Amino acid sequence: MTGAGAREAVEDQVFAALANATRREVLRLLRDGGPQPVQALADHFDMRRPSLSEHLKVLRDAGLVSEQRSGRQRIYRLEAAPLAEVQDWLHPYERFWRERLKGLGELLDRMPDDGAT
Amino acid sequence: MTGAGAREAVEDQVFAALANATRREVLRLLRDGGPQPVQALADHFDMRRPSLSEHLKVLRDAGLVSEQRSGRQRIYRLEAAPLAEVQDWLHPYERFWRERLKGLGELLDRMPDDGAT
DNA sequence: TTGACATGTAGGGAATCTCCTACCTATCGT
DNA sequence: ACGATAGGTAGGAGATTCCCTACATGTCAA
Repeated sequence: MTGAGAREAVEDQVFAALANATRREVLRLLRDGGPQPVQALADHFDMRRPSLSEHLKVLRDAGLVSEQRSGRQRIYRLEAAPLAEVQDWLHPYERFWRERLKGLGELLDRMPDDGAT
Repeated sequence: MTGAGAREAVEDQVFAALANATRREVLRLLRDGGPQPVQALADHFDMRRPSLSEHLKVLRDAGLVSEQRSGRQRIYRLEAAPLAEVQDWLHPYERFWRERLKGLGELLDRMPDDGAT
């Protein structure tokens, strides 16, 4: 049953992983700086390394990064596929903010009531 | 201080709000069913109404829904603007999954040195 | 082999999340 | 005014998060 419930769980994991500034910053560092060992990432944070290790685990579990061992280092790499799924999730909402930005929805949606301007 | 830190906090709130299947379902219901009172939303969930009320508060605080009172009902409406910001956040990552899907990134990224082909 | 280095894991504490059962407030119909 | 309806708020239990300090594991260098 690789059905609907499974997808929800995956989305939970991805959104939850993104709901943290440190983890988003890790993704940005991997995006802008390319694959890096943990040490290099850790330099950017005011946090003990084991804590960062746990953030990396969250990102790994969400499929947002992968690790590749190289000697005693582990090179982390951005894996953007789950972000593509986030974009897919966003798609059906797109027309709502486009409407809003055109300034049409603002008026149309609020018509039904309100007489005291 | 409406600078960088503030934006991070807002993104935290939005992503955290989205990191829950119930809240994403509320957004979907408002998207597909239009503005609705709490009762109508509650019918879709196997959860006590006060709990749903709290989810609505989280969505309100994240700016993802707005409420408009109408008699003793409160009509909730989807507010998609924060989702537009999520899409903006995604943009810089887009090339990564596009590369990957084309099968190019796989090779390029793993090059020891930055081979500028 | 011994030691230093790079990283993960264990366990714990404070804060937060998510659900619950009361309970409070405001509005409608009679 | 009265009861019923729509919805939020308070307070609490149990799970989870996020940070920490130890400690374990694996690899390189001498």
